Amino acid sequence: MSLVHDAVSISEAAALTGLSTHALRYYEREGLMLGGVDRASSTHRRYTEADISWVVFLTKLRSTAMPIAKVREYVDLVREGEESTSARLELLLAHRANVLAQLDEITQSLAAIDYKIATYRKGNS
Amino acid sequence: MSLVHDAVSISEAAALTGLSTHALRYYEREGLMLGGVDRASSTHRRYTEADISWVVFLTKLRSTAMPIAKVREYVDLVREGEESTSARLELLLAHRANVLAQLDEITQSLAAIDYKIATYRKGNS
DNA sequence: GTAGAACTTAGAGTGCGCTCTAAGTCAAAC
DNA sequence: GTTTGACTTAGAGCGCACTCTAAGTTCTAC
Repeated sequence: MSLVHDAVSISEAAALTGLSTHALRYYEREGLMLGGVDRASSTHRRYTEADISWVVFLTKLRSTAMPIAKVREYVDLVREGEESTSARLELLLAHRANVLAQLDEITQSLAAIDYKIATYRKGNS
Repeated sequence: MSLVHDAVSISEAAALTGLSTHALRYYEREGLMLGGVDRASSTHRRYTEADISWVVFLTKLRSTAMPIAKVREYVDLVREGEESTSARLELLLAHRANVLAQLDEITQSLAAIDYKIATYRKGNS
């Protein structure tokens, strides 16, 4: 706990987001942190609640296989403010289609794996 | 079409499996092809129907994020024959659990993305 | 039989997303 | 005020899964 309400160290941010401290610095270097991270009272990073929420959302994009470069594109749009809302919507809708395709492919592969599992259970080959 | 029924060239195999010819040679080098691929009447590879089906199944494992090393483990068990059936079943069941976890994570991320999409549609931030 | 396309090998190169290192600075506890 | 551990930077290194290159061989069509 620090004097600044809810601003946490990089290792606490790592624990909260599931990323490594290395990855958090990497994301910042790559320009994914909107306004950059505060350095309250020192050179040390202090992550606010908003920073954490933001990183958590980024991990949702990443866990659905959005490449870092595309994430940065999205972040740049957010930085542009109100006027980019429709562009952001478009980007997320396009990504949504990718995610549905992923779910479909994985589900089909799962069916093939389940089929194989069933053959092993029946003792056939 | 060749004299040998259903044995196709590497580029045809690539077209049939969705892999590149480079990837097909790579898989063979990595020992993923069970008995190796025939070289009927030349140094050129000839993929049988069974080879193609096998590669297709491997792509199911790969598309569900099984690392090549784990795929090789599975292939090695298949090579051992009957006696490894229960080990193969175990491996596939463990992988199945990973796949379900993936589906779960992606589905949750999709929900977060859909939520964001909804806020853009409502014109809120 | 010859041109051109497709194939062969071994091995180097690539892109991605971190991950680690080194050398140093800062903070918290005692 | 000193130790201990967390933090800082810039930049190198890594693991994965291909992907590409080069130099040469073979197949197919004419």
